[in-house]
Amino acid sequence: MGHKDGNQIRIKDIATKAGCSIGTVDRVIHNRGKVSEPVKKRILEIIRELDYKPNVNARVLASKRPLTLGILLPSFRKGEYWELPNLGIKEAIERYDEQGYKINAIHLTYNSPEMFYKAGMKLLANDIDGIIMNPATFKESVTLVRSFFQNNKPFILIDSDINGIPSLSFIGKDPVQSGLTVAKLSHQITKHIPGKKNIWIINLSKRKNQIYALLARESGFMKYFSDKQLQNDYSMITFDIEDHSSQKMLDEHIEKLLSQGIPNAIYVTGSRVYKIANSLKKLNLDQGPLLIGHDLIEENIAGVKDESIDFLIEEEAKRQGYLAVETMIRSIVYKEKIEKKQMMNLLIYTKENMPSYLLKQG
Amino acid sequence: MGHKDGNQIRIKDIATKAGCSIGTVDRVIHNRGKVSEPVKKRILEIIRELDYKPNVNARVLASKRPLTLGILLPSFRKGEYWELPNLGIKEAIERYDEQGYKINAIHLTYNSPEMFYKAGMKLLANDIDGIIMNPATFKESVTLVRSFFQNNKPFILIDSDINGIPSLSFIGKDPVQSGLTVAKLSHQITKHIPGKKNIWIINLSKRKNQIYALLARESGFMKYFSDKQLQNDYSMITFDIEDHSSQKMLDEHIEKLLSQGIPNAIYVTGSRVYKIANSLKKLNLDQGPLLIGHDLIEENIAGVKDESIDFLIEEEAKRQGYLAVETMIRSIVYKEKIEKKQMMNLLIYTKENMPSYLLKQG
DNA sequence: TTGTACGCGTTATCAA
DNA sequence: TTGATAACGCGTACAA
Repeated sequence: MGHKDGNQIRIKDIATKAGCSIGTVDRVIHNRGKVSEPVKKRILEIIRELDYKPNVNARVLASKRPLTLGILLPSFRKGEYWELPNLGIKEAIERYDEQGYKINAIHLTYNSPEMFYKAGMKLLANDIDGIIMNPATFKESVTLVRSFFQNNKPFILIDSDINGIPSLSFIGKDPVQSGLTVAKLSHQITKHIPGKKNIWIINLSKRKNQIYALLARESGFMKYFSDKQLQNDYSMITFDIEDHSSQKMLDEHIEKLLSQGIPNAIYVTGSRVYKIANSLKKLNLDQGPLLIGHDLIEENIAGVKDESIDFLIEEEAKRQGYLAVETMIRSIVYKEKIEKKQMMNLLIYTKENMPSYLLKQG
Repeated sequence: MGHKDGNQIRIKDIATKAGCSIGTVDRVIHNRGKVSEPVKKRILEIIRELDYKPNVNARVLASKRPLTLGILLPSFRKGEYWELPNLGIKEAIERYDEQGYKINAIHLTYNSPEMFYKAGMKLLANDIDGIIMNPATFKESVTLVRSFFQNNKPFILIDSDINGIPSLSFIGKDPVQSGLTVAKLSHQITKHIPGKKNIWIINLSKRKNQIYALLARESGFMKYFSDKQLQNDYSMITFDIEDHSSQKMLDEHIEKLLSQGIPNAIYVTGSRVYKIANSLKKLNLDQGPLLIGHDLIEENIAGVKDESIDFLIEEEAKRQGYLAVETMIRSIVYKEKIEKKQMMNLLIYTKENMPSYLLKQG
């Protein structure tokens, strides 16, 4: 007796057991105060004891208050990496919207640490339930996050983590593992080439040293070869190309590098392998060195399609965004306990296993 | 006016517009009859016109009728392939259960075409809303499905499709694409070996010719090499090993085959690469030929972990089961239109990109 | 500080 | 063949 069958514990059941009304129970669940300490304690105890799980359907149905999320991500143009997490966020919001959740999102973007910090503070000024963000730099992130914390705003870090920051959850990748995987492929594919093998690592980035993921991929890559003691069979050279804005200049740059000799494999650590593929095409070397890069952006997919890029690694960029929204809802609405780290899978794509809906786009 | 803001169209709005009560609207939505033709027509029209989308939360909250699913899959032991789709089904049911859906599942398994047919008919005898099944053989599937059709029971095919069968949806893989992908890896990794390369294709199956997926993978594999006109560089041999129940006998069998010469690569088309890996280990050949197989079953994962297996391909076996349940609910409860084919991604796993939660199990 | 009562959109029962 | 109405579990305004 007590509550009805189907062993659904309801607020009413808690109220009965606690000898109070559902109004009081509701107040402690949403801690809106106005409940005497002993009663509050007792109710919380009963909730734990009965393992009360709110009925999400009833909750969403009755609730009128919209959920407001702050989104703080790097700015991007169409076809660039950050379009993917954004797409995932959009899809999640649409999906939950269809489910009857009212979700507002305040999107802000940044392209410098200063903008990042300012935008973060601006989010705080709005009445926001939680924040989904990619941390720009260590220093700014730490100070910003301190404000979030003081204002009791939960935040999720996506794509890259900052150690020791008390986020609700980190949703992202392990770039060292990425590097290891690319190394495995590179090694397997080149190992039967006679003599000493040459591999290039190319970083196309204006500020490689500020982007942890690129460094970590590179070090994962190197780690593989040193762990396997392949130093005598392989020689690696790293090229940091800061200015890749003009394809023509890049072509010339690559051509000059190649005049010293053609490597057996090239690993591009950023998301812009397609630029290197283009340069190689112009030199009729697209069937030459093994070319491996990252991320399912449109131009890379096209490169895989025409086989100017051999392999692409991706860490479910879109799903990161989707999960971030879902995690926020799970935490705020469902009050679920959230895993501190949600690591994405590391997917290997080549022409043959590229999903057809991606190939057809091109 | 008319309906309230937030442009949520409610049954009430339809009723107002049609000049009838919500009871009548409800009857046409669930076509329980007892509505005069002209009224029904008018209501359906308004529903289309207003693009009415039922509020899922209210629906689940108010609904008392449980959803009963029939599950008809091959029998399996722990650690075998079919454990994975089953796991997905279980997870989906649990998850929807938490969401307040009441779901009953009647699980039946088969290990022969006759049992398959009988179990299918048995499902029909129960009061079932829909069926999730893997078709055993063409003949039995066709006759069984005819009964499903006549009794107006929707069914979903998972893992393998049967052409021309009017299923609600097919959820599964493209085995030809699998074969192509394995071929790509095999080719890339062996292409620099001097001279003519030897590749073995091993089918560990009692009835290979009845299992379309195995044949299709093999033909996809061959297709890659013939499309690229690599016949002069590669020679392939296929071995069908029907009896692999005893590892010891298999070891001897493999040893005998190897006495003729060691291949450069071995592709095992079923889900039991680990058995071949074990045989190779005993001959101290686990670092020998490239070994590629399918599916994330426990013993295969262990093989990848100790590098006796180089690559595993998998087609999201678990997700197939999950999606099947989800699709049933989308169709029956949400009345959504369902895609006729839902193709899984084709994932490539090697030691370096194996998710840590899988590696830790071993 | 506490309790009551209405509304959310749908299902389903019962009376007309 | 119809329409009115009580649930479903929760949020919340308002009365006590």
